[in-house]
Amino acid sequence: MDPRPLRHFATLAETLHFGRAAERLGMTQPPLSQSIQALERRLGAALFVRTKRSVALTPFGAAWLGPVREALAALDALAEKARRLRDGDAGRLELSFVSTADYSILPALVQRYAALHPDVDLILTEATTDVQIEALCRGQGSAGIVIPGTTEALPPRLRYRPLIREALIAAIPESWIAERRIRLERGRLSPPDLLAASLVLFPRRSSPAFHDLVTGYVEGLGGIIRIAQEAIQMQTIIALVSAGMGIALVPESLRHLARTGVRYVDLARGAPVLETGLAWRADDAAPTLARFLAVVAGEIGGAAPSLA
Amino acid sequence: MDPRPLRHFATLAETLHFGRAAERLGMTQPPLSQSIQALERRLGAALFVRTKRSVALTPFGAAWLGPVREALAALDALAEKARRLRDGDAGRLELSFVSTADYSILPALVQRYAALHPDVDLILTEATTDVQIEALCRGQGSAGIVIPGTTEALPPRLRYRPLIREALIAAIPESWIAERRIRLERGRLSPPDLLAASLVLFPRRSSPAFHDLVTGYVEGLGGIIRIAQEAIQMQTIIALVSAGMGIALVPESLRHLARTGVRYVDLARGAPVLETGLAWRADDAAPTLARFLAVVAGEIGGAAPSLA
DNA sequence: TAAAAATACTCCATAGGTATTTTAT
DNA sequence: ATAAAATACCTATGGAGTATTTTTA
Repeated sequence: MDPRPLRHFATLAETLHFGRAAERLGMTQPPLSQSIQALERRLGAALFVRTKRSVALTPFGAAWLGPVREALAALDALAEKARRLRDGDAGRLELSFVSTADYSILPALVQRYAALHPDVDLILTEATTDVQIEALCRGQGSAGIVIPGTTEALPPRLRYRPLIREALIAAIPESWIAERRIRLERGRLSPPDLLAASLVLFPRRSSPAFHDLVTGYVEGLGGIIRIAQEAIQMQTIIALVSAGMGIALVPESLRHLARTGVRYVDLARGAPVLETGLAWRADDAAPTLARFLAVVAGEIGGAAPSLA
Repeated sequence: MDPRPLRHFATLAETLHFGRAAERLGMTQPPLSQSIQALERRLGAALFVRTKRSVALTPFGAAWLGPVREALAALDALAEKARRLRDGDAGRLELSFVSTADYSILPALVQRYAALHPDVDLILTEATTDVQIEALCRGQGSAGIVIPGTTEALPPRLRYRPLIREALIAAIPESWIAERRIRLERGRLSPPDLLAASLVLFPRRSSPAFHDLVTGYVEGLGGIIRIAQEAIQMQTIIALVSAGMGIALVPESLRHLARTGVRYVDLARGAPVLETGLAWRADDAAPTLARFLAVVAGEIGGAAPSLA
């Protein structure tokens, strides 16, 4: 169905005057008459009654006008929709992230992006680094906030950009302080106390870099790793600390996660630093991703506080 | 926005092969290539990536495909919609009716019409004859089930067709029988008892024909009209009878309206006959009306039981 | 008789066709 | 060497233009 006669019909239905309708359509009257006639012939029914110097819609024409207008509006909306999709103002962005990002970079990043692109469907999924890398390589998701390995490089399909570098602090059970199992030195955790404790931490396979950072630090102090319990989400790790199962070394932004029974303290010396960054497919041409990367780079949407 | 390139795009998105897409579109490959190129140029972004003997959608193309398909579907649906509107299989029919029709002709008529035309929006409104005639003459509504005047003719703008002729019966209060104010003769109401009672009936202005039929009958028996109460809906009239306010003469189909405290009895002699029929505008070209008239005429939808 | 729609024809823009080249495996 | 897309060029359909006639208030 050619939309031109439909536009002729819709316009004539508004003016009810061939001459003025033709003018509004940017054409002359005769072809408009012919177009309407041809349309009526195709439909097998009259759309207008021409009578006594006046033009009026038939009941049939009046009933058809609504659907015709809707179809034309849908057609016209396509150009604008394309513009928005092309410019990343509409579409879909699937962002995965490690649970630690919940307390540092994620909220501000999402807020900033969503404010600039309110019509983009932003899908947020929490996942461990290994799961995210795996998914991105399979072509799933748009980008992931990960803790990259220091030794193993990322797959070549992926690009990476650092977001934030944070010192680790210790999350220790309040009860241990009350029971004098831990004596803080000027509010800091001393190496002997750390080495005496067992640890709550991520399993190595889920986040090798984080795991290695923690164990490397403890071993560097001359200690032996004793794992009290593993868990793959920060909330769970802190919950286990509050239950007195062990000490956890966590990014300092975790201080935003207050919990009864847990005290956050600095490490006494040479706290290790954890890097969190964004990974995405090098060949991903999605405009929403490009705009997200622009937001991440702080190019738009104001300053990028606390980015590396 | 010309829908032809959009169809090219949608089809190519399915086949991901210029040659086969062109074949399915009933054209040759080169103009398809050009059409897609022109479309991409207009949009300012690539819809497909042509690489290594294969064609794939870009994220932009994939995101745009949905809206394009919807718009094309809306456009394609117009032809079928027009066909249905033209043939009266879709659209709107506004049918008004006097309250007595609720108990006789209306339910079967509506059921039969709706079964044949399930997609027509059927708007039912109860109204008195005078209100219906007035509305139809103003161009409102499609048709009305009315009780036509015997003396005054319908306005020339309207057409009329009889639907049903019914004898009147009497609706009398049960209490009057218990109190011996009424003695039935072989289950019928005798003239003296009728003349002794006051009546519950329609006001003359709402339904002159019905009013005149009742009063003419009573006066023909040598009685004087005493009006206990007027009401414009049959349900109300019967409710007033049940309250012992008077006798009402009603179409025999009202027996379908059983109500405690009300007894329906035949009239002893020469019961008057009430005609109910359908009125519509002679110049109304709505296809839904034409189909409704066909149903009324019993031409389609099986036999037309109890039509005049 | 004047205003508006219909008819008759003319023209040209462009969608699509054919022939051919380029490209990548 | 072959399959597939791009390029080059051509054709003709039909949408819109101009001129004119018909209709009716």
